[in-house]
Amino acid sequence: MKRRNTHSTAEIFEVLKSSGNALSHDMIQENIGSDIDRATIYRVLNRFCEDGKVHKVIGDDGKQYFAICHNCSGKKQVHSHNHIHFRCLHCGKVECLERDLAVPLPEGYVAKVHNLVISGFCNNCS
Amino acid sequence: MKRRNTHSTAEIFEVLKSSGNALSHDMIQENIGSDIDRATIYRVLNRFCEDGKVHKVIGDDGKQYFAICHNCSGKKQVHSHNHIHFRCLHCGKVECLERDLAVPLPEGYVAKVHNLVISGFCNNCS
DNA sequence: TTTATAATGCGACCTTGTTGCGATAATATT
DNA sequence: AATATTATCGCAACAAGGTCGCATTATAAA
Repeated sequence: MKRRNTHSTAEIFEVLKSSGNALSHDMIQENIGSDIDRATIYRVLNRFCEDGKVHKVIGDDGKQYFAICHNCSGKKQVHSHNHIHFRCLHCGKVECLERDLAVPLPEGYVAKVHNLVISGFCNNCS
Repeated sequence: MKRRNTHSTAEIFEVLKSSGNALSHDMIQENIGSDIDRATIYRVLNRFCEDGKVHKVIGDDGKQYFAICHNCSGKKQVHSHNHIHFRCLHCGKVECLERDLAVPLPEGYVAKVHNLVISGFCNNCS
């Protein structure tokens, strides 16, 4: 399963990169010049996740957001991105707060995935 | 909009209470004796949330979980339950970890909703 | 007991995300 | 450069989770 460089792949990655935030599928589709199928976008994003180029968060709106975070690059297959995400209820922006959070769990508990989202109003919208 | 005591209301609250955990719609439907419509269950749960009897978390599976937590009772209209939730990837249990978490946000950011979920394996399943 | 109106059940609907499959195109091979 | 291989794409269909409109039922007050 060797990956191929395709038009879609490059363009989606570019959108994520230049945005700097976590984007949902529809945000990506808006910010993209060409017309890429919804299924393709999801497949590309999931491939990025598998390759550790991107990580995924589920917002409190139930949607998937994908981001290239600084911690991602270099660390392959780290599914546990234990930093907080902030989603603005006004402008919709979802960003990674670069602050790792050590959460102490009770005895016998093993953490695999961190999904930490705080919503509210960002500095531009408050 | 005065609330009424109905069969569904009582039964759903009882299920939540005796479970002690956060339950999704389908978990509630399973644990309930009588047959209550899906839409009704959601409506009851959302009413509970409005009344501050229950709080809602979105899991990293994208599903809504509802729980009566100890912090809830008494504090009406507290939408910001800033404690962590743990979802077991094996048994599916979702529980409130009774440990409030103070998350420092950057300047100008205002938190409204905390949706903090860690998944992994609980003490019974690890 | 009658009345006003919350709450219910049913069905239809929406959104988000996934999957199967034939067509297309990126890479490897000759 | 031409061909073969197969990853990726686009389309359509599907599935799950959740919401909404509306006629009906049932709670609680008069």
